Amino acid sequence: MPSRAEKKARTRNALMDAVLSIVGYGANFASISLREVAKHAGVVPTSFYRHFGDMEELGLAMVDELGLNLRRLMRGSFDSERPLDEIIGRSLDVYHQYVLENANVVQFMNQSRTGGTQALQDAIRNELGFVRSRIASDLSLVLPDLKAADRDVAAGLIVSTLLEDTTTLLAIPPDKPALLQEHKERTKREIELIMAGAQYWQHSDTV
Amino acid sequence: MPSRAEKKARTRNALMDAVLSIVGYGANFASISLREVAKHAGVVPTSFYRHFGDMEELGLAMVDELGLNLRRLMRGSFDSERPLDEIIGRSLDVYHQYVLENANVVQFMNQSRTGGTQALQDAIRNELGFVRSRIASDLSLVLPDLKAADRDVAAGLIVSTLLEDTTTLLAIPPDKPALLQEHKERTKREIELIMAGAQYWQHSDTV
DNA sequence: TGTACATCAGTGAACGCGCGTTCACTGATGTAC
DNA sequence: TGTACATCAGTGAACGCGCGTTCACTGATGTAC
Repeated sequence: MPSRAEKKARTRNALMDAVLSIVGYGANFASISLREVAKHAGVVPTSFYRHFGDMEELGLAMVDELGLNLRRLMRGSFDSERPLDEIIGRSLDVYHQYVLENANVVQFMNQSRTGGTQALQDAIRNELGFVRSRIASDLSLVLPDLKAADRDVAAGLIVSTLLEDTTTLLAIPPDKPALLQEHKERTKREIELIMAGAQYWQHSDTV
Repeated sequence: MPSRAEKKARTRNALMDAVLSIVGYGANFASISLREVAKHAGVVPTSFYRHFGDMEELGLAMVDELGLNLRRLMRGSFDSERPLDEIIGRSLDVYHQYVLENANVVQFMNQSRTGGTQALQDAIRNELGFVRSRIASDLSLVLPDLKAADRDVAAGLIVSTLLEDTTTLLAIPPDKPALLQEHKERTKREIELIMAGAQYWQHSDTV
């Protein structure tokens, strides 16, 4: 039989999963009630307080989990010997797969990034800052002669583009694979345009 | 004395302004109540129904107004004879001024774009699609040899970048002009990178 | 190993409150003659 | 121009409901001896 600590952790996870499934039904985290979450988690509303002081604390815990996800996602490095085109394609495939498999948590992040409380927005901004700097450092492998500040600008653009495209991606009905394919190609073209600009800068700087 | 229709229009505007000021206090449109809006507008809750069937209808009306704003903003054309650098700088100045002067409506759009009901998200997406195609057609003046599909990709990137930067811009405390200046320069650099990529494509296509 | 006590995740009743929506109404504005 | 009637934006009372939060509690798990 599970220990008390294990059971507590399970309820905690059930509360977070409840938020995700409610978000999956189209709700906005900002307007989900504590009672609704407790009910979905199969627990009485008062139990909620054994885990979180309020909904915002739950949201922040979810951002922490998301951060772990993102770090895991970016742990593997790509083979910088391959052609750039292939590196982009593979990286986007990994990202798209992650988004589709974790649609609800991505949706939560995307909502709260602009519509959460200040603390929630700051926490998400912080995680995305990590992603950006990780991408910037990856860029040094493929564009070694680009100035660090310019790499950072390019990395910021890549993150912005992925975030915007994620919104579009989540809006595509699952039964329209053609739209999905079209969307993926468009995203790839966008990243290629950014990389083309960065390469152009690299050359004009080194000349 | 004002006519009945004028008075009605005034109340309608008061309701929309009420939403904007509540959003200005940091609230999310998705969690603002009908009663709260009526109270802020100085009207009894039942009066609300003389103007809108529910909060979503109010939100859609606000998106319509926003659309008019955006069209007005883009009405003036730029002088395509000036250097590209200057065109970008001027356009960004106009945009930044608009965002700062209409912070609340921009905040509303930014929240609802990812966190509103489906109808609200669709309406906003539609307005932004208009902006993108307008930018794409403007791009044909400065990059006449770029393929139409590529112009569209570049325009999409510009819109994404502006939207992301708007989120950041709205998060800058008004008493930190140095951060604001830094942000503006970063945005300019981002747009320049996109344009550099587009120019690069244009050349390699025409070669 | 067995017993006595402590911990604490989850329970269930209760509270006051703001919510969206209904209804019949009032009285100023608008219209017909 | 004056009168009689219609329209309709805004009112105020009322409703049932779900909300966040409090409180004293229960009983399984954990700990000390």
